[in-house]
Amino acid sequence: MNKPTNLDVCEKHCLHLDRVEQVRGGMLDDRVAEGLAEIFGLLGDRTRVRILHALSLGELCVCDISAVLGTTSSAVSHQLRLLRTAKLIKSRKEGKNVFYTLDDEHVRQLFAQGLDHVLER
Amino acid sequence: MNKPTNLDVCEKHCLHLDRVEQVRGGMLDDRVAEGLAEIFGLLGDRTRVRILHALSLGELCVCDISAVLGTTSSAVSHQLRLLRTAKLIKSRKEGKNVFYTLDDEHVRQLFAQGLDHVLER
DNA sequence: TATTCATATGAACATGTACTCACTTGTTTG
DNA sequence: CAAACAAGTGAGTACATGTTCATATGAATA
Repeated sequence: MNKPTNLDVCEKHCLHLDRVEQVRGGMLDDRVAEGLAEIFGLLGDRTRVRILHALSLGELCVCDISAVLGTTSSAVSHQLRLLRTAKLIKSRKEGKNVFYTLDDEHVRQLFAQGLDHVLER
Repeated sequence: MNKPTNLDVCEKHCLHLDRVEQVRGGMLDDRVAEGLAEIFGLLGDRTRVRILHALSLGELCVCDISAVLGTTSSAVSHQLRLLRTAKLIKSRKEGKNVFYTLDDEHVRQLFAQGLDHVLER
């Protein structure tokens, strides 16, 4: 039936219907696209980038991280929660302190690749 | 002199002063951290992820992209501008149409690595 | 030339988000 | 037990950002 999908745009005038069909077939699953955006979004913040990089240099407690970054431990704690929820970091409790480490080899690689991009331009 | 930097937090009670010093020495340059956050932030949006993935499958004009995504060409155009400014994509004009392609091998790799992460979890 | 169309863009609006502040929790230590 | 402290959290706020809408621009076509 070719029931019109939600394409009020360029439905009749679009140039490459064949190409569009082909690309549409190869498109990412919506959940995957969402997941990608999520992980990249988490890396897309200056504070979180610095936290992750600091942790890539070694295990640190919240207090240490905030000292390294020069921000409040509250702000750091909020960001750590996001990273922890996304399983990018993991925590270890020791007395009053909670120590964080990277929990994802992918992230380390993404980080390295991102650095490549930034440094080579 | 050890002039106190802007550390109102944990200045006295922080556990691992040695570790903090060490990590602080290895920290990223601020511009680099900013650049990293910028590139990742650009990838951290569902619409842009889908645009980039569509372009990874082949050259497309604005109209085609909006058809594939099912969004307005205006919204797409706005996002394309961001990606173009960041040199992640490049454009080629042909008559009334403007065709876009990926302009960065790094991005292709980042994308693949991000996919790994999302799919393997 | 007038019209149609693809693309771009600015303003307005709505939503998301990162920080601060106040407070709580749980642990150590005096 | 009480005080001190590290860490977590909810509310509020300021700012960033993605979309829509209206419009502009520039090219093809009637």
